[in-house]
Amino acid sequence: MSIGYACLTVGIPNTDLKSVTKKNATEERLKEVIQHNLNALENMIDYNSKQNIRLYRISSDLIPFGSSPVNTLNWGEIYGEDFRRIGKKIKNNDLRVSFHPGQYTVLNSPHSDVVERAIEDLRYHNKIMECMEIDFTHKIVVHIGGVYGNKEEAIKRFIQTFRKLDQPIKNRLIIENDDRLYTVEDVLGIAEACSIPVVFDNLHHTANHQGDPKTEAYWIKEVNNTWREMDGKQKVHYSQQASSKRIGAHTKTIYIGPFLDFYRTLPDTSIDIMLEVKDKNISTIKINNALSIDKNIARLEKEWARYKYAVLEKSPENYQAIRQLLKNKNEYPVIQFYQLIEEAMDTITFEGNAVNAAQHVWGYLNDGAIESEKRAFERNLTKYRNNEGKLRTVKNQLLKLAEKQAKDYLIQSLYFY
DNA sequence: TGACGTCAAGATCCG
DNA sequence: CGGATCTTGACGTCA
Repeated sequence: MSIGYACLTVGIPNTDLKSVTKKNATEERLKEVIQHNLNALENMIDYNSKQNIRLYRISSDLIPFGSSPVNTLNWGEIYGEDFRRIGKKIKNNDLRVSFHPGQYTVLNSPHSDVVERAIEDLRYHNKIMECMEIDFTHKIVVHIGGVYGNKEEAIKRFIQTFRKLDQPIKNRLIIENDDRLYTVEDVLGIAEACSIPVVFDNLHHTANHQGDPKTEAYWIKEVNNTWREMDGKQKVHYSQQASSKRIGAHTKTIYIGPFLDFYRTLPDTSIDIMLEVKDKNISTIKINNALSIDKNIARLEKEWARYKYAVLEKSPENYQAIRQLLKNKNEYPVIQFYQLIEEAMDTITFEGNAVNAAQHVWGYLNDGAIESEKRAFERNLTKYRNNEGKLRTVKNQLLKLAEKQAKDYLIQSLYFY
């Protein structure tokens, strides 16, 4: 089984993607941004390999206007070497990547121009994978599209359009249930007509199952039949409902308890699970640690180094509790560890705790700071205390100083994000 | 016409 | 002038 995340990393240097607006999309600017983004992608691939994160969704924004006439560059050739090098890393490290064009790529629209653009968009995504020379286990996930007042006709149009697609795209395309229009049952029917795999999304299913009483595990087993040898392992999307938010809104982090409850119901635990969550790689590492066969506490200590100041800011009590928890080096208390972190992060910030944590971090930077930086820190902190300034300002200054003083230990800290 | 989702660019404000 | 904060962009469908 592989656990993965989508598009962006949290807290990893040099992995940000740039974009260009239409009116500034000159060849020169596009070239700069594409080169920058490929570099960022390569850094993310390197990071994933190193962290043993084997599943990753590449952002559709990799090439700005990649499927639009606005971008006239022959980017496949210009950056051919970069693509092949990244592709090699993906293959050599046994990573599985995917794409997920958004809600604006609609194959079943009654408007032919919309469909044409959607097909161009699939060609764009497929072209990147071909440039990387990676096989058909690396997938492109789409939703079915709109209903337009007649679902039966809309489904027919999807199937007809699918039949016209280029063969390599047919080999990569997989389809997912959505949260409003197409249930997993609808998608299964379409998948059978097209002979392509289905991605089950648990939260979409919760939002859109029209009274269907069957369990998530049932549907995961059911859609497993759509995955053939050439498609690779079955893949599902997993996220959790944010309490007190709109149905379908997902949580900031994957809570370890509910995830393990879900995991235990799986008919086959060798499938790939894409986490759809705000904190991205953070949750992925959490789940990998929860499922790891290697139950060495060093894994948790490494995590603690990144979390500790963020926890200290929210809850000194949980900070102390985690320190106690990690004392016995023969244990692997992964669940309690993350639950204490989750509980702390869900606490509202108390000013005194935040000031304490900021001063704690400052303790590592004080000696290397010049007078004006010291004064700036005191000023920012006093302002925050008097409700005249934001905690964000204090943290941004601390991060800047950590970077200036090359305190890698601090730069990696989740305290800043 | 706004909401949906997403996140960086662009614009503007502040000291 | 730099940094912080806000608004816009880019896409299609639905209510």
